[in-house]
Amino acid sequence: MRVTADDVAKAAGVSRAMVSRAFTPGASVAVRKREHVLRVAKALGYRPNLIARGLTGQRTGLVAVVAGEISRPYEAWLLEHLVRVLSTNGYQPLLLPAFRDANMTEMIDHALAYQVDGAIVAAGSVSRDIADRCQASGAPLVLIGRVLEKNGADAVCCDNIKGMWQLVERLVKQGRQRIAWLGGTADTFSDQERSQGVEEALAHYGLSLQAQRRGNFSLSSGVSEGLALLDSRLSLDAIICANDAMALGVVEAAAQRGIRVPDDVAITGFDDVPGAAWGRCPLTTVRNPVNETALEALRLLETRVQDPTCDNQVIRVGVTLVPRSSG
Amino acid sequence: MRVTADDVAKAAGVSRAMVSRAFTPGASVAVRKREHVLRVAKALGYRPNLIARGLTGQRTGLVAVVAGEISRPYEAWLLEHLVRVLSTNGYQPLLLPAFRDANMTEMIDHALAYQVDGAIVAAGSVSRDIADRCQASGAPLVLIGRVLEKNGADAVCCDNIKGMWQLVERLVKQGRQRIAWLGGTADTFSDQERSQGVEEALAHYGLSLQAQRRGNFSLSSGVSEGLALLDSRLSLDAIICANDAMALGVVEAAAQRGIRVPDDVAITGFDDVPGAAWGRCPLTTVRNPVNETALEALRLLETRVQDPTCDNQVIRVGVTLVPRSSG
DNA sequence: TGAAATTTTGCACGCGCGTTCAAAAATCCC
DNA sequence: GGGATTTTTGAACGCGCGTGCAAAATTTCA
Repeated sequence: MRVTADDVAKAAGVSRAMVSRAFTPGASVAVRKREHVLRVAKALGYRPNLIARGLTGQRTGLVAVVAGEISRPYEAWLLEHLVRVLSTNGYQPLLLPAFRDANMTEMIDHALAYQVDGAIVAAGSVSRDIADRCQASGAPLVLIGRVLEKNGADAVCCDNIKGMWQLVERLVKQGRQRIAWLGGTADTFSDQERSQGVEEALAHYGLSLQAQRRGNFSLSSGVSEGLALLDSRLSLDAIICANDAMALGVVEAAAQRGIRVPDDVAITGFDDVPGAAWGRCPLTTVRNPVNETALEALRLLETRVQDPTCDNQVIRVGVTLVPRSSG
Repeated sequence: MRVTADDVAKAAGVSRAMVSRAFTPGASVAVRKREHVLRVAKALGYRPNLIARGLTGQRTGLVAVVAGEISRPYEAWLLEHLVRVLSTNGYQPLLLPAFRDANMTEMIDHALAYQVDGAIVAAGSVSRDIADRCQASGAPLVLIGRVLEKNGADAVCCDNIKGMWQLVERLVKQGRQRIAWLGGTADTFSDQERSQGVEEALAHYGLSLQAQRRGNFSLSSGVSEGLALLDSRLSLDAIICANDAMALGVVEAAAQRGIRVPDDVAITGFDDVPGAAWGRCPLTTVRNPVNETALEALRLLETRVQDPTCDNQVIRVGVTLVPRSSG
């Protein structure tokens, strides 16, 4: 049924080793013979069995990708870039969904059992355990959007703090002073750094937050928390949100209350996901360079494959302010 | 470095075959001995190498998943369910992104070389070629959201036509008569069936489309095409869109023109993606049951693995009208 | 207690491939 | 043209695992 290198060898009248060599770029094979073998192989529909190849060799070409809730815009956007970068560089992404109630330990072990060349983890939580397991099994690990305490793993992460400084600077220069913060899920690195950035920047301008609330990075939580903020009697003139989805929710909340954006209140997001520019009020936000992030993640992975003992690196990719009409 | 079954055997004082049996559920092994082996294995951090296992056995546990543009809400939503279903059933999804300019032929061949147990294709286009390649290599194939002409592959697809009938029925009963159609990318199966459903249903009520335009399933195309429809002097009272994203775009367009929804014009979507219920105007739409779709896709795959020669099946999953405030 | 029936175990093989090593073929130089 | 050197080739091995088969160990029954 399945055509193996032996079949090709027989059909081409050479030894099996010959076939293997014909498919190995650097191997020393007579040009004529290689062509002949490749022709026969193609005619028979032969392709080297990557599973068998992975058994002997050091590489399988498989990379585990741990993604958060894919149906969220940012995760999907990042995943798209990650998968594309891996794919076009000859890797095959093994997708592990980090959904709620998922047994991540079991899942990562399962992936590791496939002898993945490495793992890229883009899910906010449960990273510590995963890091340990990867390290124990010797699989290179790269974290995205999160750096581990005491430098426990390679990571690439955007400059959350700088991004928030830029946002705050813009708002302050617009004369806004009564600013509120809408944070995301509490145990995430993004929430921590972004909120820290906001507070630092405000302090620098002699200001402080008028209110703080917390959503879960979803649009719907943006709506409900946004309503709560707007309904309070704080006469806010700006709401800084931890991500775009919540900012869009707050825009919606403002519309429901007849509050003008950005005249009455400015609303800002973070990430600049596709879709932040659309909708009723194009979002002023900070661009999170996911493509560069994906590229750097792969680079870190390959660096560590080459030298598993090198020091952990943390790459900070740059962000840019994207001023639009919401603030 | 890596701990193999031999290491465990040595440490446990048994033969390697013993170790293998201890990890094989159905095998006949003394209970005491199995426990002993498993204990030693755990202590050593041993897990069977799934690559090696896949080499001999008929199954690898790998399933290729071809997804369209992941950053679009519907694709992401479907992918999330697919991956979750596969994952929780012991399969490992190999994600192939069908981005523009991707060499799908090369990518699918590459995945096939990993001896995947099957492929699930959820990307609108380029399915014919993929189907041929899968069949040639004997890998079961399941299409989602598309059925091939002359029944060329197993497929699961929602009942587009019925969904559109329900939508049209609702609009007509509201007294709407000047109805326009905003279609999606031309060569997609969804666009064809949905547009067919609208026309059939309208004809049944003695009506016909007042206008037709075509976007590309994206929100931005919904905005631009929506503006075009609304700016025409057709005094439309309903716009039926081929998916939710475009419908949201049309809602936005209506807002820009100060046209009230649904009082002046009704706007409907399709899929009921998360997010269709949020935003300025919760969408009247048709629920596309992605979870059931994912489940059925896996079922078809497993059915075909068991009997590769059985007739191709096309599962039509049911849809339900979701009336909200947009129409 | 001894032989027969029944587990339980270990040996050996093969999955499809890359790769080492020595033999064979081709090339070279004088 | 013959011997030395280089290139090309093919047989054999191992990667880590599952499994068929026969030997060994255990249990059963009289």
